[in-house]
Amino acid sequence: MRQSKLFTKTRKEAPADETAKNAELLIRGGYVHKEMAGVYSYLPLGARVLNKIENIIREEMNAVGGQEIRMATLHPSEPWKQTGGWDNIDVLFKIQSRTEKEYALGQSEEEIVTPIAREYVQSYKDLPVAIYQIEQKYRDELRAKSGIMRGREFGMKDMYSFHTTQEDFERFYEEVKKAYLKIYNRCALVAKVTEASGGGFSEKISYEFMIVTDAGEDDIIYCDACNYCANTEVAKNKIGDTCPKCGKENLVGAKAVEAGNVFDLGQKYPKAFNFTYTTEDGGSAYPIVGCYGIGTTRLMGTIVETLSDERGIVWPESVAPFKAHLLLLGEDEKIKEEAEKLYKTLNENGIEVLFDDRSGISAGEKFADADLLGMPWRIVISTKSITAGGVEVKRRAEQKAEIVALDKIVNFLKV
RNA sequence: CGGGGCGUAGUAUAUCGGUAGUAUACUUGUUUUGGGAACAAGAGGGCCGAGUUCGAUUCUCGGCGCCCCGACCA
Repeated sequence: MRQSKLFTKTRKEAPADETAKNAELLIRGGYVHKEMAGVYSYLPLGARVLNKIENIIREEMNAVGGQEIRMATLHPSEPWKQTGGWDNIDVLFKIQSRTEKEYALGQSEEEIVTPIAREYVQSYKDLPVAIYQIEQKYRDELRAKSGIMRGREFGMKDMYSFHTTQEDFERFYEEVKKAYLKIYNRCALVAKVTEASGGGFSEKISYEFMIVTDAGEDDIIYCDACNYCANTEVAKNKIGDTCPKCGKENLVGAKAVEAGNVFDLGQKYPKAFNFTYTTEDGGSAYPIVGCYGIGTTRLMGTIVETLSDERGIVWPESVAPFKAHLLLLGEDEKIKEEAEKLYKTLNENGIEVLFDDRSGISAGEKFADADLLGMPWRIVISTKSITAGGVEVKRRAEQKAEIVALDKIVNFLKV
């Protein structure tokens, strides 16, 4: 992508109406555009990041056997009335058509997925099965806050699994927990698995995946020595206590963001929708249901919050809009030709590169943009670099740069 | 939803009961090019409604919107 053709531009000033770091940097970089409180549009660079995050999640969900679907987000009111959600879920957006017919906007989709599953799951032979989608969700939050971290419209992957036995559910539950940890790891984040309450959702305990950051709105308590971690909502111990799991060290507290959760829903929804299957001995039974969510946009915000520095965003390679940012400095025609050739070579070798080919822009501004936009690798081509023997290559996260010969750069970046 | 703050150009800000200024971004031209360049010219602005006033962007009331704290959070 040529920066001269890029739809968006960076800006020097942070917006006055945002204080969250993720919103400031993403807006300054032209990654997102704010529509209203808690609602953001994702622009070319932002959409690329989101697509990459979604693809990581997609790969891991497929790996545990999830099948991707796309459910409607505009919902009939009937299933919501059937489960009581229409009156009991206060974040449910309810809308009325001009003929006064009532609808709901999807905020989680048990009410939609259960009737669909009922249609296709008739026998124990059809189980277990897991289906998921990655779509926008809508929640009528009283107060949207923290930029893209807590909005009224946001991206979320939601998976639902159906099982014949509690044991089989628990087996799958564990697999998904592992897949989730892989997803965070691939996004350069470290998540702690915490016990939390199921909210109104489930009477059983649920697990949340917490990422420690001051931008988070949850308080957790965890052990430095083992993997014990709990939400203070349900924690039975306090900061400074001994760890109930390993008995060592002192428990510490931290702010964290909930980057995912898994719930044991039991048979609540199958019962509400009279969803039974035929068992091996010819009887009938309700399946056991699990649900598993990860906020994709929140994950993007968390990456910005945890990895950025004072100059801008620092994307991990796995989700960066481009792997490299190629900066052409100066107006020398020979250098320009070399830069064009290099841009072509990088593209031909499958290296995603944003090419700052803008003329009349000072070197300082290009450097500042590169720092703000945060591609993992910065490649500078200029009279100075060519004289030194090639291009100057620097990681966004590091200070030191090195000169790499033009014919070595592809291999250099590939490893 | 309770409390607090704030709405002026694309963005960020200033001043003022009487012509709304600056920076940046934008357009044109010349120069410039390794850490947010220089000069010149150009274009662009008071959230909405009511009230007070000779006159309101400014004061008052109402609405709408945005941010923060709290509460809430499938």
